[in-house]
Amino acid sequence: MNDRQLLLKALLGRIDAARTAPEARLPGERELAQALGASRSSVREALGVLEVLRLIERRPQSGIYLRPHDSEPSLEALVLHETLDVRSSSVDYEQAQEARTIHEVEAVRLAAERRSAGDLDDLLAILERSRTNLRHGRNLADDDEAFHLALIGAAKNPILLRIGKSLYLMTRSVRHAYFEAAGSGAQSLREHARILDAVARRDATLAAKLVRRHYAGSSARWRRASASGRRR
Amino acid sequence: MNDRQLLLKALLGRIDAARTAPEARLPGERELAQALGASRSSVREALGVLEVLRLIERRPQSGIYLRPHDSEPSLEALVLHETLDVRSSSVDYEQAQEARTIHEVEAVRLAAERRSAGDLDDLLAILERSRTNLRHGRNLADDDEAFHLALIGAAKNPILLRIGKSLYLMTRSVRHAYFEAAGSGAQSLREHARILDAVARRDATLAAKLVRRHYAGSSARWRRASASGRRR
DNA sequence: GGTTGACAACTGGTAGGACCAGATTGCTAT
DNA sequence: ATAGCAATCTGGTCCTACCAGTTGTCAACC
Repeated sequence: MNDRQLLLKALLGRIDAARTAPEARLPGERELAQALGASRSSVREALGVLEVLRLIERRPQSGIYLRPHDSEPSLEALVLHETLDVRSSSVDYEQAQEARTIHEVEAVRLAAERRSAGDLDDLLAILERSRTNLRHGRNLADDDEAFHLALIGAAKNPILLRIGKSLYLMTRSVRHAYFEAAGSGAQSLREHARILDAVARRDATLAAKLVRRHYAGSSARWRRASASGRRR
Repeated sequence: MNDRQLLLKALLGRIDAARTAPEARLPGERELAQALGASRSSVREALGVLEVLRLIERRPQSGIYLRPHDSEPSLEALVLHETLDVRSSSVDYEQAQEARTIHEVEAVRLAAERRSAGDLDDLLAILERSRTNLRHGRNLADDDEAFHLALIGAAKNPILLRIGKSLYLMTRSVRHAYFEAAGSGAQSLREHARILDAVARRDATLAAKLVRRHYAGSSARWRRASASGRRR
C-alpha cells in the first residue's frame, strides 16, 4: 500500500473515530498534516477525494465537517472503506448481499436474452479454470467473482456491470472467508454450471430462479458458518 | 458553479476530447495548470479526484493517461459527468433507464414488506405536493424523483437507496424534458397513487408489476416524444 | 451589567517555488 | 555503430506566502 493510500486510510480512520464524537468536525488542515506526518498539499489532495466521495464537507473559512450519516455516502466510498480495510459501520454485509441478489437476478434475465456465443465461451472458460483451482485446493472467491461479473457483463449494460463490480468489492473479504469453508466451492461450481446452462438455452426465467436460489443458499450457508465459528 | 467545479469540468472536457485522439495521454501537470489558468496545486487536487473516479491514471515519472473505456468508470464519475453537463458518450439514457427499472421493481417488493406507517405518510405527502404542483403547471421531475427515492427508501437498505440516487442523477436532465410534455405529469401521478396503494396493502407482487409497467410506459412515451420532436 | 464594536486569530482556497527520484532523450566520445 | 553519460522530462512531496471570509476575544461605551 503506497503513501497516498496510507494517508487516505489514516483520514478514514479519523473520520470513523469522529463519527461517534459529538463534534462532527475534523481538525484543521495544518493540524492534520502535522499529526499525520504529511504536508498540507498531500492532506488537501486526500481531503478533496474524501469530499467528492461525500464523506466530508469543507466549508471555507470555517472547517472540515463530517457529512451526517443519513446522507448516504457514495458507492465508491463504501468500496474505498472495504479495500483499505477500515472498520466501518456503514458497510453491512447482509445489505450488500441483498442488493447483489436483486441486481443479479434481473441482470441474468437480460443476459439470457442477449448473451453472445463469445459470452458463453468466456463463462465456460472461467468455469473450467475454477474446476482446476478447486482441484488444487485454491480459494475460489476470485473465480466466483469473475463468473458472476461475466454473467452480468453478458447483459450488455455497462451501468449494471459497474454496479455489480462495486457490490462485489464491498463483499470481497467476506466471500474470501466463505470459500475457505470445505465444500462451499464444489457446491458453488455445480450451481454455476446449471446457471450457465440456462443462459445458454436462453431460458431467462429458469436462469433467474437459479441465481436467486444460488444467493439464498450461499447466504444461508454463510450465516450458519459464521454463527458456529463466531469469529467475525 | 464555483472554481473547483469549473476546473473539474475543464479537465473532463479535455479527457473526453483526448478519448478520440490516438494518444491517450494528457499534457503534464505544469502545462495543464498554465493552459487552464490555475496553479499546479489546484490542478493536482482535481486530478486526484479524477483518479479515484477511475477516469485517469497517473504514472510517476511518466505522465497522465486516460483509462481505457473498457475498464468501466465509477458510478460517481457518470454522475459527475451528468451534473457538470459534460458531453459524454458513456452515459446512455436507455441503459440507465434499464438499470433503474431492474433496481426499483425489486426494491419496491422489499418496500411493500418493510414499509412503516411513517413511510406511507411521507409518500402520501409527496403525492399531495405533486398534485398541487401539477395544478400550478410546475415541472414534476423533482417530485417524481422524491417519490421514487422515498419508495426505495422504504425498503430500508441504504445501499439500494444509494444506487437509486446515482441512477436518478444520471437521468435528471432527460426526466426534466420528459415532464415538459403535456399529460405526462398527470399520468405519472395516477400511476404513483396506485403503486402507493399496493405498497400500503403490502401487496409486493402487485406493486412490482405496477412499477414495471410505470417504467415501461414512461420509456415508451419518452421514445415517442423524442422521435417526433427530434431535438436531442 | 449588558451591549456593541474593533481587532486578532483562526479557517479553507489558491498560488508558485523548490527539490526528489526515476524515466526518457539525445548527444558525445570511443 | 555503439556504449555511456548528461540534460531534461515526468509526477510526488514539501514549503512558504497570501487572500478572504469566519470566529472568538476583549475592551470601550451606553
